[in-house]
Amino acid sequence: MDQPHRSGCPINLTVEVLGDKWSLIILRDMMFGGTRHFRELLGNSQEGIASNILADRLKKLVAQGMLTKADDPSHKQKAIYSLTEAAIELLPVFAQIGAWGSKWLPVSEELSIRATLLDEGGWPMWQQFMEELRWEHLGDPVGAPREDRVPVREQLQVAYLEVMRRKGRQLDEQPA
Amino acid sequence: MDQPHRSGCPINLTVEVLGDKWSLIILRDMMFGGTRHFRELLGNSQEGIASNILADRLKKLVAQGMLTKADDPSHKQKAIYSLTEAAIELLPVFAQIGAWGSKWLPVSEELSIRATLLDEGGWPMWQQFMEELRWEHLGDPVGAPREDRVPVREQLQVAYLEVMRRKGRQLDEQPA
DNA sequence: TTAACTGATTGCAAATTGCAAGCAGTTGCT
DNA sequence: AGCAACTGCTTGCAATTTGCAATCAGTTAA
Repeated sequence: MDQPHRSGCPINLTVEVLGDKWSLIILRDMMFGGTRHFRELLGNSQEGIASNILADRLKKLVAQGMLTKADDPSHKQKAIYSLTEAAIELLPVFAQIGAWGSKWLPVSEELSIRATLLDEGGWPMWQQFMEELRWEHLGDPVGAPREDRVPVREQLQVAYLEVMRRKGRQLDEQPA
Repeated sequence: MDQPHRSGCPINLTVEVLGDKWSLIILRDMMFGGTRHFRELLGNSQEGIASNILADRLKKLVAQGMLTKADDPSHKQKAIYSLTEAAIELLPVFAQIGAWGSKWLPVSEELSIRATLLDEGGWPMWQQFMEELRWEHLGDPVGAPREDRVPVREQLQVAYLEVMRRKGRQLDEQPA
Protein backbone atom coordinates (compact mmCIF):
# COMPACT_ATOMS: atom_id res chain seq x y z
CA MET A 1 0.00 0.00 0.00
CA ASP A 2 1.79 3.09 -1.18
CA GLN A 3 0.55 6.61 -0.68
CA PRO A 4 0.74 8.54 -3.90
CA HIS A 5 -1.35 11.28 -2.33
CA ARG A 6 -0.80 14.94 -3.01
CA SER A 7 -1.06 15.69 0.71
CA GLY A 8 -2.60 14.38 3.91
CA CYS A 9 -5.11 17.23 4.11
CA PRO A 10 -8.66 15.96 4.57
CA ILE A 11 -10.03 18.37 1.98
CA ASN A 12 -7.43 17.28 -0.54
CA LEU A 13 -7.93 13.58 0.10
CA THR A 14 -11.68 13.96 -0.31
CA VAL A 15 -11.11 15.80 -3.58
CA GLU A 16 -8.84 12.99 -4.73
CA VAL A 17 -11.59 10.45 -4.05
CA LEU A 18 -14.69 12.37 -5.12
CA GLY A 19 -13.32 15.30 -7.10
CA ASP A 20 -14.39 14.38 -10.59
CA LYS A 21 -17.45 15.01 -12.68
CA TRP A 22 -19.20 11.69 -12.06
CA SER A 23 -18.44 10.02 -8.72
CA LEU A 24 -20.79 12.20 -6.69
CA ILE A 25 -23.48 11.86 -9.34
CA ILE A 26 -23.35 8.08 -9.04
CA LEU A 27 -23.49 8.17 -5.25
CA ARG A 28 -26.33 10.69 -5.41
CA ASP A 29 -28.38 8.39 -7.65
CA MET A 30 -27.79 5.43 -5.38
CA MET A 31 -28.63 7.41 -2.26
CA PHE A 32 -31.57 9.51 -3.38
CA GLY A 33 -32.78 7.43 -6.31
CA GLY A 34 -32.32 4.01 -4.77
CA THR A 35 -30.59 2.65 -7.87
CA ARG A 36 -28.39 -0.38 -7.33
CA HIS A 37 -27.60 -1.81 -10.80
CA PHE A 38 -25.42 -0.84 -13.71
CA ARG A 39 -28.19 -0.36 -16.27
CA GLU A 40 -30.30 1.55 -13.79
CA LEU A 41 -27.48 3.98 -13.14
CA LEU A 42 -26.80 4.20 -16.85
CA GLY A 43 -30.35 5.11 -17.78
CA ASN A 44 -31.98 6.79 -14.81
CA SER A 45 -29.67 9.71 -14.25
CA GLN A 46 -30.55 13.13 -15.58
CA GLU A 47 -27.03 13.71 -16.79
CA GLY A 48 -26.46 10.73 -19.06
CA ILE A 49 -23.21 9.08 -18.06
CA ALA A 50 -21.40 6.95 -20.65
CA SER A 51 -21.11 3.25 -19.97
CA ASN A 52 -17.33 3.13 -20.02
CA ILE A 53 -17.10 5.99 -17.53
CA LEU A 54 -19.71 4.38 -15.31
CA ALA A 55 -17.80 1.08 -15.35
CA ASP A 56 -14.57 2.86 -14.52
CA ARG A 57 -16.06 4.88 -11.68
CA LEU A 58 -17.86 1.93 -10.13
CA LYS A 59 -14.56 0.06 -10.12
CA LYS A 60 -12.77 2.97 -8.49
CA LEU A 61 -15.51 3.56 -5.93
CA VAL A 62 -15.37 -0.10 -4.94
CA ALA A 63 -11.57 0.03 -4.69
CA GLN A 64 -11.82 3.16 -2.55
CA GLY A 65 -14.26 1.56 -0.15
CA MET A 66 -17.26 3.69 -1.07
CA LEU A 67 -19.21 0.82 -2.61
CA THR A 68 -19.34 -2.95 -2.41
CA LYS A 69 -20.34 -5.26 -5.23
CA ALA A 70 -22.27 -8.50 -4.88
CA ASP A 71 -24.14 -11.00 -7.03
CA ASP A 72 -27.83 -10.46 -7.49
CA PRO A 73 -29.61 -13.78 -6.84
CA SER A 74 -32.28 -12.94 -9.40
CA HIS A 75 -29.88 -12.95 -12.33
CA LYS A 76 -26.56 -14.77 -12.53
CA GLN A 77 -24.99 -11.99 -14.53
CA LYS A 78 -26.39 -9.16 -12.46
CA ALA A 79 -24.33 -7.22 -9.96
CA ILE A 80 -25.82 -5.28 -7.10
CA TYR A 81 -23.92 -2.34 -5.69
CA SER A 82 -24.23 -1.26 -2.07
CA LEU A 83 -23.17 1.89 -0.27
CA THR A 84 -20.65 1.39 2.49
CA GLU A 85 -20.89 3.15 5.84
CA ALA A 86 -18.36 5.71 4.57
CA ALA A 87 -20.60 6.53 1.60
CA ILE A 88 -23.72 6.69 3.76
CA GLU A 89 -21.99 9.18 6.03
CA LEU A 90 -21.55 11.47 3.04
CA LEU A 91 -25.19 12.40 3.51
CA PRO A 92 -24.43 15.56 5.53
CA VAL A 93 -22.01 16.59 2.78
CA PHE A 94 -24.71 16.06 0.18
CA ALA A 95 -27.16 18.02 2.29
CA GLN A 96 -24.79 21.00 2.59
CA ILE A 97 -23.84 20.89 -1.08
CA GLY A 98 -27.50 20.67 -2.05
CA ALA A 99 -28.39 23.64 0.12
CA TRP A 100 -25.50 25.67 -1.23
CA GLY A 101 -26.24 24.79 -4.84
CA SER A 102 -29.90 25.61 -4.41
CA LYS A 103 -29.00 29.04 -3.09
CA TRP A 104 -26.26 30.02 -5.52
CA LEU A 105 -26.71 28.12 -8.76
CA PRO A 106 -29.44 28.12 -11.44
CA VAL A 107 -31.26 25.03 -10.21
CA SER A 108 -34.63 23.89 -11.48
CA GLU A 109 -37.39 24.02 -8.88
CA GLU A 110 -38.41 20.39 -9.17
CA LEU A 111 -34.88 19.12 -8.75
CA SER A 112 -34.00 21.39 -5.84
CA ILE A 113 -37.05 20.67 -3.72
CA ARG A 114 -35.34 17.57 -2.33
CA ALA A 115 -32.31 19.60 -1.28
CA THR A 116 -34.47 22.25 0.33
CA LEU A 117 -36.47 19.70 2.28
CA LEU A 118 -33.34 17.86 3.39
CA ASP A 119 -31.84 21.13 4.56
CA GLU A 120 -34.96 22.07 6.50
CA GLY A 121 -35.19 18.60 8.00
CA GLY A 122 -31.75 19.04 9.54
CA TRP A 123 -29.99 16.43 11.64
CA PRO A 124 -33.08 14.47 12.70
CA MET A 125 -34.00 13.85 9.07
CA TRP A 126 -30.39 13.10 8.12
CA GLN A 127 -30.14 10.59 10.93
CA GLN A 128 -33.34 8.85 9.86
CA PHE A 129 -32.21 8.74 6.24
CA MET A 130 -28.83 7.28 7.17
CA GLU A 131 -30.55 4.63 9.28
CA GLU A 132 -32.75 3.71 6.34
CA LEU A 133 -29.74 3.53 4.03
CA ARG A 134 -27.97 1.28 6.53
CA TRP A 135 -30.99 -0.99 6.44
CA GLU A 136 -31.08 -1.10 2.65
CA HIS A 137 -27.36 -1.41 2.03
CA LEU A 138 -25.86 -2.94 5.16
CA GLY A 139 -28.81 -4.84 6.61
CA ASP A 140 -28.77 -2.91 9.87
CA PRO A 141 -32.18 -3.61 11.48
CA VAL A 142 -32.26 -0.24 13.25
CA GLY A 143 -33.36 1.38 10.01
CA ALA A 144 -35.97 -1.22 9.08
CA PRO A 145 -39.30 0.12 7.80
CA ARG A 146 -41.64 1.35 10.51
CA GLU A 147 -45.30 2.21 10.45
CA ASP A 148 -44.77 5.34 12.52
CA ARG A 149 -42.62 7.14 9.97
CA VAL A 150 -42.44 7.69 6.24
CA PRO A 151 -39.08 6.82 4.65
CA VAL A 152 -37.09 9.94 3.86
CA ARG A 153 -36.55 9.02 0.22
CA GLU A 154 -40.31 8.67 -0.16
CA GLN A 155 -40.90 12.05 1.51
CA LEU A 156 -38.51 13.65 -0.96
CA GLN A 157 -40.05 11.86 -3.90
CA VAL A 158 -43.57 12.93 -2.90
CA ALA A 159 -42.44 16.54 -2.70
CA TYR A 160 -40.79 16.25 -6.12
CA LEU A 161 -43.96 14.88 -7.70
CA GLU A 162 -46.02 17.59 -6.01
CA VAL A 163 -43.87 20.29 -7.59
CA MET A 164 -44.14 18.60 -10.98
CA ARG A 165 -47.92 18.37 -10.62
CA ARG A 166 -48.19 22.04 -9.68
CA LYS A 167 -45.97 23.11 -12.56
CA GLY A 168 -48.05 21.00 -14.90
CA ARG A 169 -51.24 22.72 -13.74
CA GLN A 170 -49.66 26.13 -14.21
CA LEU A 171 -48.74 25.16 -17.73
CA ASP A 172 -52.35 24.11 -18.34
CA GLU A 173 -53.72 27.34 -16.92
CA GLN A 174 -51.26 29.63 -18.64
CA PRO A 175 -50.40 28.01 -21.93
CA ALA A 176 -47.72 29.67 -24.00
CA MET B 1 -26.83 33.34 -21.45
CA ASP B 2 -27.28 29.78 -22.56
CA GLN B 3 -27.51 26.85 -20.20
CA PRO B 4 -25.20 24.11 -21.31
CA HIS B 5 -25.79 22.35 -18.00
CA ARG B 6 -26.14 18.61 -17.68
CA SER B 7 -29.16 19.09 -15.41
CA GLY B 8 -30.71 21.57 -12.99
CA CYS B 9 -29.97 19.38 -9.98
CA PRO B 10 -28.16 21.30 -7.23
CA ILE B 11 -25.70 18.48 -6.64
CA ASN B 12 -24.89 18.28 -10.34
CA LEU B 13 -24.50 22.03 -10.74
CA THR B 14 -22.18 22.19 -7.75
CA VAL B 15 -20.13 19.38 -9.26
CA GLU B 16 -19.97 21.27 -12.53
CA VAL B 17 -18.57 24.32 -10.73
CA LEU B 18 -16.32 22.73 -8.12
CA GLY B 19 -15.94 19.13 -9.28
CA ASP B 20 -12.37 19.08 -10.42
CA LYS B 21 -9.07 18.39 -8.76
CA TRP B 22 -8.06 21.97 -8.06
CA SER B 23 -10.92 24.44 -7.55
CA LEU B 24 -11.65 23.42 -3.96
CA ILE B 25 -7.93 23.36 -3.17
CA ILE B 26 -7.61 26.98 -4.29
CA LEU B 27 -10.64 28.08 -2.29
CA ARG B 28 -9.37 26.14 0.73
CA ASP B 29 -6.03 27.94 0.61
CA MET B 30 -7.71 31.32 0.33
CA MET B 31 -10.13 30.57 3.14
CA PHE B 32 -7.95 28.74 5.63
CA GLY B 33 -4.55 29.98 4.56
CA GLY B 34 -5.47 33.59 3.89
CA THR B 35 -3.66 33.65 0.56
CA ARG B 36 -4.80 36.28 -1.91
CA HIS B 37 -2.16 36.41 -4.68
CA PHE B 38 -1.15 34.23 -7.60
CA ARG B 39 2.37 33.48 -6.41
CA GLU B 40 1.21 32.80 -2.89
CA LEU B 41 -1.29 30.24 -4.13
CA LEU B 42 1.35 28.79 -6.42
CA GLY B 43 3.92 28.26 -3.72
CA ASN B 44 2.11 27.86 -0.42
CA SER B 45 -0.13 24.92 -1.13
CA GLN B 46 0.86 21.44 -0.04
CA GLU B 47 -0.20 19.95 -3.34
CA GLY B 48 1.87 21.97 -5.81
CA ILE B 49 -0.47 23.27 -8.47
CA ALA B 50 1.01 24.16 -11.88
CA SER B 51 0.91 27.79 -12.91
CA ASN B 52 -1.14 27.24 -16.07
CA ILE B 53 -3.77 25.28 -14.16
CA LEU B 54 -3.87 27.91 -11.44
CA ALA B 55 -4.33 30.67 -14.02
CA ASP B 56 -7.09 28.72 -15.72
CA ARG B 57 -8.94 27.93 -12.48
CA LEU B 58 -8.71 31.48 -11.18
CA LYS B 59 -10.21 32.67 -14.45
CA LYS B 60 -13.03 30.16 -14.22
CA LEU B 61 -13.71 30.85 -10.55
CA VAL B 62 -13.97 34.57 -11.30
CA ALA B 63 -16.29 33.87 -14.25
CA GLN B 64 -18.44 31.65 -12.04
CA GLY B 65 -18.78 34.29 -9.36
CA MET B 66 -16.73 32.51 -6.72
CA LEU B 67 -13.92 35.06 -6.75
CA THR B 68 -13.37 38.67 -7.69
CA LYS B 69 -10.13 40.13 -8.96
CA ALA B 70 -8.81 43.58 -8.19
CA ASP B 71 -5.60 45.57 -8.51
CA ASP B 72 -3.26 45.56 -5.58
CA PRO B 73 -2.20 49.16 -4.88
CA SER B 74 1.25 48.05 -3.74
CA HIS B 75 2.26 46.70 -7.14
CA LYS B 76 0.86 47.77 -10.50
CA GLN B 77 1.09 44.27 -11.87
CA LYS B 78 -0.23 42.53 -8.79
CA ALA B 79 -3.74 41.16 -8.60
CA ILE B 80 -5.59 40.48 -5.38
CA TYR B 81 -8.29 37.85 -5.37
CA SER B 82 -11.26 38.01 -3.02
CA LEU B 83 -13.83 35.43 -2.05
CA THR B 84 -17.40 36.33 -2.92
CA GLU B 85 -20.31 35.75 -0.54
CA ALA B 86 -21.09 32.54 -2.44
CA ALA B 87 -17.59 31.24 -1.81
CA ILE B 88 -17.65 32.27 1.83
CA GLU B 89 -20.88 30.34 2.29
CA LEU B 90 -19.06 27.21 1.17
CA LEU B 91 -17.59 27.09 4.67
CA PRO B 92 -20.20 24.62 6.00
CA VAL B 93 -19.46 22.41 3.00
CA PHE B 94 -15.75 22.56 3.76
CA ALA B 95 -16.46 21.77 7.39
CA GLN B 96 -18.50 18.68 6.52
CA ILE B 97 -16.01 17.51 3.92
CA GLY B 98 -13.17 18.02 6.36
CA ALA B 99 -14.94 16.06 9.07
CA TRP B 100 -15.79 13.24 6.66
CA GLY B 101 -12.28 13.10 5.22
CA SER B 102 -10.74 13.07 8.67
CA LYS B 103 -12.88 10.11 9.64
CA TRP B 104 -12.60 7.99 6.51
CA LEU B 105 -9.37 8.86 4.72
CA PRO B 106 -5.68 8.49 5.64
CA VAL B 107 -5.17 12.06 6.78
CA SER B 108 -2.09 13.31 8.57
CA GLU B 109 -2.71 14.44 12.12
CA GLU B 110 -1.29 17.92 11.72
CA LEU B 111 -3.38 18.66 8.66
CA SER B 112 -6.62 17.27 10.04
CA ILE B 113 -6.54 19.10 13.36
CA ARG B 114 -8.09 22.14 11.68
CA ALA B 115 -10.97 20.06 10.34
CA THR B 116 -11.55 18.42 13.71
CA LEU B 117 -11.60 21.74 15.50
CA LEU B 118 -13.92 23.28 12.94
CA ASP B 119 -16.26 20.33 13.26
CA GLU B 120 -16.29 20.56 17.05
CA GLY B 121 -16.81 24.31 16.94
CA GLY B 122 -20.03 23.81 14.99
CA TRP B 123 -22.27 26.59 13.77
CA PRO B 124 -21.10 29.26 16.22
CA MET B 125 -17.52 28.89 15.02
CA TRP B 126 -18.60 28.71 11.38
CA GLN B 127 -20.63 31.88 11.77
CA GLN B 128 -17.70 33.72 13.33
CA PHE B 129 -15.34 32.52 10.62
CA MET B 130 -17.71 33.61 7.86
CA GLU B 131 -18.05 37.03 9.49
CA GLU B 132 -14.28 37.36 9.57
CA LEU B 133 -14.02 36.30 5.94
CA ARG B 134 -16.65 38.90 5.01
CA TRP B 135 -14.52 41.48 6.73
CA GLU B 136 -11.35 40.45 4.94
CA HIS B 137 -12.85 39.92 1.51
CA LEU B 138 -15.98 42.06 1.33
CA GLY B 139 -15.20 44.79 3.87
CA ASP B 140 -18.22 43.97 6.02
CA PRO B 141 -17.57 45.70 9.38
CA VAL B 142 -19.55 43.08 11.33
CA GLY B 143 -16.55 40.75 11.15
CA ALA B 144 -13.92 43.34 12.02
CA PRO B 145 -11.25 42.28 14.53
CA ARG B 146 -12.39 42.35 18.14
CA GLU B 147 -10.49 42.13 21.38
CA ASP B 148 -13.00 39.70 22.89
CA ARG B 149 -12.41 36.89 20.45
CA VAL B 150 -9.53 35.20 18.65
CA PRO B 151 -9.94 34.98 14.88
CA VAL B 152 -10.91 31.48 13.80
CA ARG B 153 -8.08 31.14 11.31
CA GLU B 154 -5.65 31.98 14.10
CA GLN B 155 -7.25 29.42 16.41
CA LEU B 156 -6.83 26.77 13.75
CA GLN B 157 -3.26 27.80 13.02
CA VAL B 158 -2.33 27.70 16.73
CA ALA B 159 -3.72 24.17 16.99
CA TYR B 160 -1.78 23.13 13.89
CA LEU B 161 1.48 24.47 15.30
CA GLU B 162 0.78 22.79 18.63
CA VAL B 163 0.44 19.41 16.91
CA MET B 164 3.63 20.01 14.97
CA ARG B 165 5.46 20.98 18.15
CA ARG B 166 4.23 17.86 19.94
CA LYS B 167 5.20 15.60 17.05
CA GLY B 168 8.60 17.24 16.95
CA ARG B 169 9.13 16.48 20.62
CA GLN B 170 8.08 12.88 20.13
CA LEU B 171 10.62 12.59 17.37
CA ASP B 172 13.30 13.96 19.68
CA GLU B 173 12.40 11.55 22.47
CA GLN B 174 12.07 8.50 20.26
CA PRO B 175 14.55 8.95 17.45
CA ALA B 176 14.43 6.40 14.67
C1' DT C 1 21.76 48.54 -14.06
C1' DT C 2 20.47 44.47 -12.44
C1' DA C 3 18.27 40.86 -10.01
C1' DA C 4 14.16 39.31 -8.06
C1' DC C 5 9.29 39.22 -8.41
C1' DT C 6 4.54 40.07 -10.66
C1' DG C 7 0.58 37.40 -13.06
C1' DA C 8 0.42 34.90 -16.48
C1' DT C 9 1.29 32.21 -21.53
C1' DT C 10 3.16 28.68 -24.68
C1' DG C 11 4.54 24.14 -26.42
C1' DC C 12 4.03 19.52 -25.94
C1' DA C 13 3.31 14.74 -24.22
C1' DA C 14 0.29 12.10 -21.46
C1' DA C 15 -3.94 11.08 -19.48
C1' DT C 16 -8.83 11.49 -19.40
C1' DT C 17 -13.27 12.02 -21.46
C1' DG C 18 -17.21 11.13 -24.36
C1' DC C 19 -19.48 8.84 -27.98
C1' DA C 20 -20.80 4.73 -30.66
C1' DA C 21 -20.57 0.18 -31.30
C1' DG C 22 -20.03 -4.34 -29.80
C1' DC C 23 -19.49 -8.51 -26.59
C1' DA C 24 -20.57 -12.89 -24.18
C1' DG C 25 -23.68 -14.66 -21.30
C1' DT C 26 -28.69 -14.90 -19.15
C1' DT C 27 -33.49 -14.69 -19.05
C1' DG C 28 -38.24 -14.72 -20.43
C1' DC C 29 -41.54 -15.40 -24.04
C1' DT C 30 -43.53 -18.09 -27.55
C1' DA D 1 -36.15 -24.79 -29.50
C1' DG D 2 -35.48 -20.29 -30.86
C1' DC D 3 -35.27 -15.52 -30.50
C1' DA D 4 -35.50 -10.89 -28.62
C1' DA D 5 -34.51 -8.32 -24.75
C1' DC D 6 -31.54 -7.56 -21.08
C1' DT D 7 -27.20 -8.21 -18.04
C1' DG D 8 -22.56 -5.79 -16.81
C1' DC D 9 -18.91 -4.35 -19.27
C1' DT D 10 -15.24 -3.68 -23.16
C1' DT D 11 -13.21 -1.65 -27.30
C1' DG D 12 -11.84 1.79 -30.70
C1' DC D 13 -11.16 6.36 -31.52
C1' DA D 14 -11.37 11.41 -31.67
C1' DA D 15 -11.54 15.42 -28.76
C1' DT D 16 -10.55 17.53 -24.70
C1' DT D 17 -8.08 18.23 -20.45
C1' DT D 18 -4.14 17.82 -17.68
C1' DG D 19 0.57 18.42 -16.02
C1' DC D 20 5.22 19.76 -16.64
C1' DA D 21 8.88 22.90 -18.11
C1' DA D 22 10.21 26.83 -20.04
C1' DT D 23 9.31 31.37 -20.98
C1' DC D 24 7.32 36.12 -21.14
C1' DA D 25 6.84 41.23 -20.49
C1' DG D 26 6.25 44.47 -17.10
C1' DT D 27 7.42 46.16 -12.06
C1' DT D 28 10.00 46.94 -8.18
C1' DA D 29 13.78 47.35 -4.92
C1' DA D 30 18.86 47.39 -4.49
